[in-house]
Amino acid sequence: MSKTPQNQSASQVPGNFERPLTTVDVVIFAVLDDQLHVLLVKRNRDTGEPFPNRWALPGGFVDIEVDATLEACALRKLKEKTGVVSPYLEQLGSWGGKSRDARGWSATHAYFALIAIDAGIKPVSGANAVDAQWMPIAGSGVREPLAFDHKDILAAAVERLRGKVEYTSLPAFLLPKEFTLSELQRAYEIVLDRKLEKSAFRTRVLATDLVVEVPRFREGANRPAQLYKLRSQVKPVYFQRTFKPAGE
Amino acid sequence: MSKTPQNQSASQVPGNFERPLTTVDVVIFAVLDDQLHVLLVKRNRDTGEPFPNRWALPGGFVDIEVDATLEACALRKLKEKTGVVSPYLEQLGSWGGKSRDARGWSATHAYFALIAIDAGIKPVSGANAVDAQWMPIAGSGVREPLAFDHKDILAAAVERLRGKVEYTSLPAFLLPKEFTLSELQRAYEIVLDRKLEKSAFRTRVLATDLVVEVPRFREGANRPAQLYKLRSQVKPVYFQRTFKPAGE
DNA sequence: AAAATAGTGTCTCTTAGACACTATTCC
DNA sequence: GGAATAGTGTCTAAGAGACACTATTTT
Repeated sequence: MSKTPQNQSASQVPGNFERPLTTVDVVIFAVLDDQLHVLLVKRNRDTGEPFPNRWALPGGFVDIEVDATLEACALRKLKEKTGVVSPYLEQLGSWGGKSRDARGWSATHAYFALIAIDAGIKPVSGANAVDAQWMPIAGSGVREPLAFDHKDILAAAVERLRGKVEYTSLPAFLLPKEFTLSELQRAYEIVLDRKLEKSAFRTRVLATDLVVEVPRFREGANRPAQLYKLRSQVKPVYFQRTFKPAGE
Repeated sequence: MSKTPQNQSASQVPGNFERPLTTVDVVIFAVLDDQLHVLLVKRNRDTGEPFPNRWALPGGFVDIEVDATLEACALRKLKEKTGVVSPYLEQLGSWGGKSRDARGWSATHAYFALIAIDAGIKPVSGANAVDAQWMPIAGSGVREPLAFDHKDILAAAVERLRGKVEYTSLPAFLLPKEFTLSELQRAYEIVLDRKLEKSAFRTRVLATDLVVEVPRFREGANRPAQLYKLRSQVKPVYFQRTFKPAGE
């Protein structure tokens, strides 16, 4: 209490070793079979590490030799697992405390990513399936028990995603570069887990300049559908919110 | 690249010392003189630490002997500086990298807090003024240069606050327990830095059940005003958003 | 009565949702 | 023509903003 905030923990100055463990975990979402999925990895068994054989979010210790920043670390882990290099990536939050990891006081920096499953994605079937797998989201998590506090982290990610979908263009990042408005609507419906009204959806999407037409159509056993792409591949669009300015 | 995520950094397993420095910083907002302010502290000079004599956000190293969780650490720092024990406290995000602190790879967990300036607040005037001070927010920061990447953190906090004000009850946490609707509107206007229309504001606030009447009035040189309190002192209210469900 | 702020009522305009309608392709 | 999905038009209801109005206190 009498220490000043500037140096209240002498235990952490360089040369002393009582620093928390620092990890990064990534919640990677994708749509498969018309369902929202999250990528999980299976932890090793019999290596003396906590939670052997349990499913966990992909992640691990920050490597201070390799990772220039936390975000770079998250991108590295994402790329290692999926091959994706430019996903939608957003910081989710951090979880830290003395009891979340038996090895000591630890803090994890959690990110969440949205990717589209297409030709470029590293498959996780076959030989890989034993240690990495896409799991369907049920409610605010998955059926399997998870290591550490990853259940909380996943629930926070699902909640964040669902919340933001209400007023942003996030589901577009779950689709390939070009998509139809029906496909976009379907992505919204999958994330929100409820149906949306077609007319209102299209009006709103087109009104916000979220997408631009490309001169191509999706062909099928019916009327071809106009293809669109995101106006910006990087930044999500925020729909108009409330409390408009008032006159003086 | 060939290491697995589960143990890709052997440098961090207990017994080895290459762990990032871990800090917590708190962006504490309050309204003074009808203006939004943030609490800053002045860093020591001539102690060999980085950024001597610079203004910085209150914070510092996690003390793994004292702090059970990151949030507990943030609450401790807030209490030390202001005396406030039950503020509105929200995690803002984390900033980490190899070059933000000359002492080594470091990661900070940033929180933001909203408090009401009233009788219980530790004064920072007089003798304290040299090392802690309320600074007015101008634009998305303060006029003074800040230590580390605290300018970025503060800007993110201001942006988060302004963004959330559009659709939540956050400004209520900048007021004392009991307040009038005019005072609440003023708090919104201060944070948003623009005027709001009285009738629409009142309709909306009352429609959301954000506040409940208390059987008292604010007396003045005019018609007394009904006093209200928050329905919940802890959780903010989220106003209705868009994309309502559609029929099947 | 004047000043000052609290609080309400009414009108308009925008937008979302409901829902039915038209359009264009394949078979 | 029928099936299937794309895409549009119209009506209604709710809510925000503009703005003027009434209400209640002190001086």
